[in-house]
Amino acid sequence: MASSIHDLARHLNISIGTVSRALNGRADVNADTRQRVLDAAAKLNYSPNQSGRSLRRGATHSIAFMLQPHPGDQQYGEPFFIPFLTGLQAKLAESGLDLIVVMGAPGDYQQERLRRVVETRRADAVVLAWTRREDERIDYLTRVGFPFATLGRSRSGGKSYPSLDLDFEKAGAEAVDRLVARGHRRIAAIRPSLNLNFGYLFLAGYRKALRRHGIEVDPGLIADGFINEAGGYGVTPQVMRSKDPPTAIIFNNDAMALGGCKALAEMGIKPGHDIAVIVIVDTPLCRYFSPALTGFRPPLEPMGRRLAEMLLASIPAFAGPEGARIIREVWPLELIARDSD
Amino acid sequence: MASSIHDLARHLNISIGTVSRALNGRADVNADTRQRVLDAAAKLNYSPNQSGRSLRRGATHSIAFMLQPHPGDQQYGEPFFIPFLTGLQAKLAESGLDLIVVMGAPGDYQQERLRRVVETRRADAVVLAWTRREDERIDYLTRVGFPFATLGRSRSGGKSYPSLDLDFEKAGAEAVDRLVARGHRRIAAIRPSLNLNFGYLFLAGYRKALRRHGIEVDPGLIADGFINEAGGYGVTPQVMRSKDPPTAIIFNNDAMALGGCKALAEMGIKPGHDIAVIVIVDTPLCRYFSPALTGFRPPLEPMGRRLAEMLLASIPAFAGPEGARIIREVWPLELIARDSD
DNA sequence: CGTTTTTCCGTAAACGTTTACGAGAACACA
DNA sequence: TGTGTTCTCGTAAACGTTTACGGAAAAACG
Repeated sequence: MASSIHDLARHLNISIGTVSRALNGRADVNADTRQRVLDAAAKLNYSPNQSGRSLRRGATHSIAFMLQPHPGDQQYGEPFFIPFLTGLQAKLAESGLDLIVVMGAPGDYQQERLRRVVETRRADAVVLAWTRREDERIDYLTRVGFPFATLGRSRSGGKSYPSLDLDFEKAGAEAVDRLVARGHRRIAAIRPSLNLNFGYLFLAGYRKALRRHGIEVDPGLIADGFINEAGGYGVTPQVMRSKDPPTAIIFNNDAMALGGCKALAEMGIKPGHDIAVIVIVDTPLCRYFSPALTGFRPPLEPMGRRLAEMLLASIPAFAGPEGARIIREVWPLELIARDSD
Repeated sequence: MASSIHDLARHLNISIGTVSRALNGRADVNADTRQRVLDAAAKLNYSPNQSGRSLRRGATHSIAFMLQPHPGDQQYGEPFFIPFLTGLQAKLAESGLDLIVVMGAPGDYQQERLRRVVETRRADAVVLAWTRREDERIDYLTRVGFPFATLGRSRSGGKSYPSLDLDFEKAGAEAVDRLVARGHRRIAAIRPSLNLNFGYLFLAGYRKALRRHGIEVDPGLIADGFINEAGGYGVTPQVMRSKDPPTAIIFNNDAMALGGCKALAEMGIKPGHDIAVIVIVDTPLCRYFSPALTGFRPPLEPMGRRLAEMLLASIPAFAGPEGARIIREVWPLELIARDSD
């Protein structure tokens, strides 16, 4: 059924060594025989057995991305990742690498699955997302010396790995600036629980900007919830029930904003009219919601491509002649003004 | 760095054969030595090299799911799949199988990536989604005899593979019934372009129900668009500009409904008030939208688990003593009545 | 005690690659 | 003609497993 290198060799009456060399484009093979091998490979529909190749090479030539459903009800998570993965996969494919996405079980935060990928040597490197402020996955990977890169920063692991992040701190501050310029003084911030780093960064920017404007930070206007619709829905009434309610809310996430707007609607409060709403991470949902939500758009597909480059550059085996180097980048978020603030 | 079976053997002063047999739980190994091997494995942090194992066994013990971004602008696609994959992965893990998700490039409809997975023997079977009415992927897989299962039906490939689908036809009819019972006669249907089978099935149910109620099917009330927000946004005005506009719209998809509602809002038409809206595939988006959209909820996580079972049952190597059998199921969709109709 | 059976383990081949090594042939050069 | 170089290819080992086979030791049985 599946043709191997032996089949080719037998078919052409040459040795398997020569076939392999021809296929791999090595110099010490006659141009004529190489062509015959290539032709035969096409004819017999040969393609190399990954297991055999990986075993011999000691490398799988594939990169794993850990996709993690979050705990909470109804996990419809992360449309966010699709364009990122598209970019990642496109760039990896250019270097002949495969991208595989590994699903974790909800809740265990990937530790078990990550160990499995690393220990069974299923991939040569891994890409992590949803970085936390202190991230045990990063600790683990640095400890065992497994190559990886992260979408998002963390305090764990020092500067030993490539990372690409968005400037949530600046976005948080910019959102506050914008709202203050429009006359708001009571501004709420709603972010995901779990100590996801982007929630932390966002809040840092929010706080800093408020102080800069001479506005006291009111803990009653800051709330955490699950990073989904239910979370936003559940937590928004909390801040609205403050004795001096906010006139504006910044949501960290589109799903939380959707849930929050639902809660507001049920309280008879109209976003964009009775209250200003800004979303930090914009998605098509924000654009097509009514009112269209002002937000900061992440260039996800380019980010995927870039992180692939950065990861490859950090691995000696894949880095070009200039040698391995660790690159860390923080990209700006661009505000898309719409109708909700 | 990575310890192999040879390391264990050397460490314990026994042969690698015995180590392997002990690890794999074979009968012909002394209980005492087995325990010693297990202890040593834990101590040396041994875990088997996947490539070596796959090469020898001729099986990878992993299942691939093809995740495909659709063509169109901004691909944020498919929160839909996360809970499905969660269920799939959970069930596969129970049998010691790994789930890997393979990303395709947008546009090529997976053919290239699929071939790659199959030919390099990266997985023992594959799970397909977004089945089309005539599906070249299914033709290909049946032709080469590679095991697979599909989420969704297709006319391709006969009954040679397990499939699990939702009863979109019945849902389409039920939506029409419900709207007619509420006095509607002009009912539009908006579904994805591409010949995705669920769009076809939905429309079949819609047509049948209309006829049953003695309502003529008006082609001007049926429209296709990209299966995302932009698609719904673009196509909804078309049906509304009909000389006898609809009083109700059934959307095939939540993202299309979101875009459609945006278009309606811009025309000054309020869903749930001026026009009835029903969504066939419900997601949290529908629940938290204002007005909350009536829709049919798919039990995604159980579907993932079930399809895993069905796939395993169809593969001789994995099927139990009762032998391989092909199971095909169509599950009902449950209507969740909300405020939009 | 002799024979048979059982228990346990070592040996070695095999899975499909890649690659270091060496050798034969052709060629160049003196 | 002798020596050295270049081209091209075959041989065989290696990657980490699993497993068929056989054999030694122990146990069972008469």
